[in-house]
Order: sequence, then structure tokens, then C-alpha cells
Amino acid sequence: MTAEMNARDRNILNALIHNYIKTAYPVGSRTLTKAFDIGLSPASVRNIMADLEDMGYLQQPHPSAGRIPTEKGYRFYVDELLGGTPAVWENDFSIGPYSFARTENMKDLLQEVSQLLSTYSHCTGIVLAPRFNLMTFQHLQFIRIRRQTVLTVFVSAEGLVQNKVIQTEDDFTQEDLDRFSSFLNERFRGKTLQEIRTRLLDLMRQDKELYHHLFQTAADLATKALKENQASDLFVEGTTNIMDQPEFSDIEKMKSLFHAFEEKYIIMKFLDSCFDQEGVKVFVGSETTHLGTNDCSLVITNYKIGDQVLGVLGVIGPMRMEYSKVIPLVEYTAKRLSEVLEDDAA
Amino acid sequence: MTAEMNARDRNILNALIHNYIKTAYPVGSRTLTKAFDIGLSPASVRNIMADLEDMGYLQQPHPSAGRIPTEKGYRFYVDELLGGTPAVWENDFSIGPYSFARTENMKDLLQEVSQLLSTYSHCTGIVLAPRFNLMTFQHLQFIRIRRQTVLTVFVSAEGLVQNKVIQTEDDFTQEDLDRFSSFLNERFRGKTLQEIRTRLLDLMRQDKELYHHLFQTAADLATKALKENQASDLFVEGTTNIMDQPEFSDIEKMKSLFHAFEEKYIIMKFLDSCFDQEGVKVFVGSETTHLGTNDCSLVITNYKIGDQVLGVLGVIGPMRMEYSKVIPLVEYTAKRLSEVLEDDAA
DNA sequence: GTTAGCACTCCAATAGGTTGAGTGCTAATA
DNA sequence: TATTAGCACTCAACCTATTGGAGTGCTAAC
Repeated sequence: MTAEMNARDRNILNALIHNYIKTAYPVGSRTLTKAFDIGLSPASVRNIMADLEDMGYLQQPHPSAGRIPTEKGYRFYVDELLGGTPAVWENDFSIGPYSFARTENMKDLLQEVSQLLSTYSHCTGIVLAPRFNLMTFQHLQFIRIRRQTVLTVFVSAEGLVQNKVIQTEDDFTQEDLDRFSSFLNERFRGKTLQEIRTRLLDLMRQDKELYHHLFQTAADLATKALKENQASDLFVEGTTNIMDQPEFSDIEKMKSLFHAFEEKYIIMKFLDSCFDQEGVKVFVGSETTHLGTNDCSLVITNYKIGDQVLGVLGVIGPMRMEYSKVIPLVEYTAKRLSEVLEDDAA
Repeated sequence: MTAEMNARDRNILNALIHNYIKTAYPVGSRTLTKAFDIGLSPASVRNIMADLEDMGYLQQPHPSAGRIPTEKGYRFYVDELLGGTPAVWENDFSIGPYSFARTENMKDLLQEVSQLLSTYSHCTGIVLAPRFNLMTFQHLQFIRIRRQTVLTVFVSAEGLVQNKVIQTEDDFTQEDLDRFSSFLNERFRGKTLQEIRTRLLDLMRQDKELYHHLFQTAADLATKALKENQASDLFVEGTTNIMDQPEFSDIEKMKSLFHAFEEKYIIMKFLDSCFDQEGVKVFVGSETTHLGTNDCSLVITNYKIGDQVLGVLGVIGPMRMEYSKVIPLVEYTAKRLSEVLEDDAA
């Protein structure tokens, strides 16, 4: 039953999926022989298509219609038929003036990247901002806002800025706070937050008497300031692109997807789980069910500085998306972003 | 033709619009006499409805259907039929636990307000963050990021924080920057940015020799830091609520509205223009055409500290929205937000 | 001025008929 | 044995009545 696929079968499946991605209509045997130069008659193609359906790669919307790919079909297409060298598949994906400015503002940069992903893919672009945890300490500043209330400003070496308001037990003057700041900055610059946090914990656990009061207080403030922050940001752009896709003429499907766009943590949780996986990952159909949808695909990869993974970016679109363009696009974009950030950090 | 409307006409119009808002179906004469206790027969109601149609308040989707309100009808309903004391119309709009915490983080607060507006209105909530210009100076801090690059952190008395990265001609040490900061903070605390900006301009125009070098440089940095910023933020929540409305089963209509949600400046520009108008403003149908839609209504008002208007908040929804609930909701929310901010500033 | 009655209109839902794209199967072909 | 031509069949999509129901406008009676 689940026999091995020969070259001819693969060829047919490939052509059919290509055609369906382009037209969004079920593909019949005749159409296929006309559009692609397979050296076979429609009748032969029909036999092969019937086999492919038996194997679970194709399905018929209704008994006398053409075939459309199943989820398994897409999976096979992505894994086997597109080959192994993404950048080559369609490196003519007319990237044109695809270069984002070395923006001073990290948020603007990430939003622009998301925007570009959406523009070139005609789907929705997503960029998960760097995880707070993984950033490198550059500067921490305390600013007195009012009694017992302090604004903390953290600047990472990567250029990301995080503000946080904290409450303190004592009421410090700005001069006190400045002293804490410079004390911490001297010691922590260049270390990752993760390192710093564990070190802070260790030190604070030790006997208070052993340490200078200044240090104790500064460490306390720093701990509060650098505490695992509110979830980092997610940039979602080009959501309206998705409304053009015929598969979303069903309002209910669209609603569940937009719900995920609105409640960003849904998507973030998903992206987080793929944080450490290398290379471009493709999730098809029910593999994205955590987003509240079964009809979407997700193409993502991570971006980094050196070996340090920072965040995740990619594209959300209908299952019937142009993988042959989107996968290289996502790969290329991540590479470019990594480069830009690396230049910046240098 | 456009004769004066008598009490009976108004009564019918009122009942009809109420019914249509509830059901979203065209309302016939029979339905009306059954649902509301008007002391008239369907035939009489029909005559009146025909008059109201002549006057432009009602229309028929097709010749033998019931009537639905026109834009003019809604306008009249909002202006004349709802009466003049919003808070009283339906003060039972079950506000329940409607109280937002005195959040430390202004952004979270405004987002929460937007969320609440959407939840209670079943439409989309929008909150325009305070205009940068109108805020009161509390603290300005400079943080050296790298050569000739400085992060400026501005804290307003209202509790809003703005970060901005600027380039400088000279390469200052952190000590230099700290001196500039404290110099400026001493002089400017409590003044509005508008005041400060004009004063900075005046002073910088004067002969450089007259002034201390420190002041010149500090003023230069401050000018850059406080320059009319990127547009302030807009918080849009509950966009999926709108998908439930039958009027948006037409994807094209929905798309244009979501386009406005995505390109926030479209909405912001509109809100900006209503900045100084007192009280709750209602825009019906084509009056919201700047948002790229003709089928929506917008209910907004401003919020403030004392007499100082800070920003704008409100609700976007279909023309057929529950004005009698939404208008008091918007008014009440603005009042509550103003109170919270006032408490905070004190 | 109000209302009952009636003829009329039009949408919406239903059923029947036709078309066209596509299939599966079988028998003929290379 | 693999491939193909031919044929009968299926089903969605479309068009065309047909019907039922809700609602109107008008007129005549109250």
C-alpha cells in the first residue's frame, strides 16, 4: 500500500503541488499534462494520481474533482522535493533593494524586518525580539521617579533598551542611585544577563556582614531590574495580506488566526519552543494547531550574533504558500539580520 | 418635504433604530408594533415610516423589505433621540469590576484601558497615548552607548517614558553626560515640554559667548532628545470582535478597516484632529471615511490631567453599534483614566 | 386621522435541468 | 507489460422556474 515512490510519481506530485500553489484550484490530470511537459497521457497520470491518493499525498475535495495536496503531501514536498539547498531553489526571488538600515532603534529595525518578510512573501511576517535573558549587559541606570519608585533602564550590548519601574523599600536619592549604577556598570559590562543573575543570587545568599552595604543594595536593585521580564516583544506585520488568500474566505478560520495575532503570547510560546533548533523549520497544517489553526503553515528560523541565538523570525501563511520562495526568503533574512546585529555589536 | 418631525415620528424612528441595532435585520411595520407598545396599527406605522424615508432617515434595502436607518438616521438618533445626559442613558451598563490598577507602567495601563473598552463595547477599543509635546518634564537622562551615540531617557511627570538614541558631534564620556543631565534636570523639572522647547530655541539663538559651554552642549543634547518624537503610540485592542458583526461578512470591507488597524498612523491622524474638542464625539459612517471605511462609527473623547488634554480614547465599531451603551462607556472610561493619571501625578 | 383589507413586489429557499471538468474502468495498442 | 484511447459515470456549479413569506402602498371603510 504505502509503496515506495519512484521518480515519476515524485515528478507528478511535484508538478501538481506547484500548480495548486499557483492557482488554488484542484488540479486534474488533463491540466497537468498540458501545463507541464510530462511525457504521459492524462490517463496514465490519472493512474499515478490515484496511487498518490492511496498513499495519502493527495485528496479530492469531491469525487469528480481534481486533486489537491494533503498535509502529508506538503510535508513530502517541503522535505523531499524541494531539495537540500534552499538558497539555490529560487535565488532569483527578486530581493531587489532588500537591505534594512542599521537602525539606531532595535524595535524599528525588527519591525522593518517583519514588514519586509510580509512584503516579499505576501503573507504575514513575524519577528520575535531577542530574549532578555540572553542579552549582554552594557549599562544599567536608575532614575528616581518618586518616593520609593525607581525607573530602571537597561541597555544591552545588542542595542536593545528595556525600561522597568520598580518599588524599593528605602527611599533613595538620585545620588544614591547614581552610585549604585556606576558600581554595577563597572562590574557587569560584557557579561550575559544569565551569568549576572546567577552571580547576583549567589552573592546575595552569602552572609550580609561580609559585604559592603552599597553592594548589597545595588545588587538588590539589579535583581529586581533584571528579573525575568514581561515577555519580550513580537512584531507581526502584513496581517491583511492573509485576507487575500481564498482559503480564508471562511471568516471563522480567519478569526482564529487573528486571535493569535492579537494575543501575541500564543505565537511567542510556539516560537520559543523552536528557539534552539538550527536551520529553517517548516510547520505545516495541523503542526501549527497551537496557533489555533489547522490550515496554516509557518516557516521560521533563528537569528543570532556569532553562536548566540537571539530570536526567531519567519512567515505565517496559508498551507498553500510558495515554500520555494518563502524558505529562502526566511533563511536570507535571518542571515542579513544577524549580520547587521553583529556589525552593530562590534 | 423635509417637514418637522413630531413626537410620534421621533418615537417610531427611535424604536426602529433600537430594534435594528439589536437584530441587524430590516424592521417592518408589523414587527415594530409588536415589539414596542406604540398605540398604532401597522398601517399607520407604515405611513410614518414612508414619511421618515422621504425625509432621509430611513431606507429600504430592497422594495419590499423592512426599513433600516440611514446615516442621517443614526446621526439624528445620536444627536436628538439619546438625549443630553449620557451617563444616565444606560448607566446600568454593568461595569462590574471596571477599575484598572494604578499601573506603574503607563503603556500597560493604556493597553488595559483599550482592552476594557473593547470588552465592554464588543467592538474595538482604541487609546491614543499622551502627546509627547504636552507632557511635563520630570527627568532627562543621557546614557553613552558607544562612540558619539547616546541613549536619552525622558520621564514625564505623568509617568510616561520615552527612549531615543541620538548621535552627537563630540564623543562625550558618561561623566560629561551625567553633568549635562543634572544641569538640565535642575532647571526644567515641572515645565511642559512645549515651554522648554521654545526656551531652548531662544537661548541657543543668543550669542554663544555669553553662555557657559556646559549649557550650550546640554541644550544641544536636550533639543535633540526632546525633538518632536516619532508619532506617539496607539493601542488598538479587540479587533477580532469586529469580525463577529454581520456587516463585515464582506471581506473587502473588513480588509480596509484592518488596514487602518495595521497602519496606525491613519487612525492617529484622525484622532489628533479631534484632540481639542470637548465631550464625547460620535462619527457615523462616511464621517469616518478617512479611516478607509464608510460603514463604521467612531465614539471618542479625550482624557486629561486637570485642564490639560493628554490623549484620546474611544471605540470603533459598525454603524449599527449600541450607542446608548458605548457613549456612556467611553465617557466613563475617560473620566476614570483621567482620575487615575491625576492621582499618579500628584 | 386611523385602520382593515387587498393586490403587489421582491428576497430567500427549494427543486429540477444542464454543462463541464474530472474520474475510474476496460479494452486496444506499442 | 506498460501505456493510452474511449466511454460511462459523478458531482459541483450554474441557471431557471416555483413557491412561501414578509413587507409594502393604496384604497375604502371606520
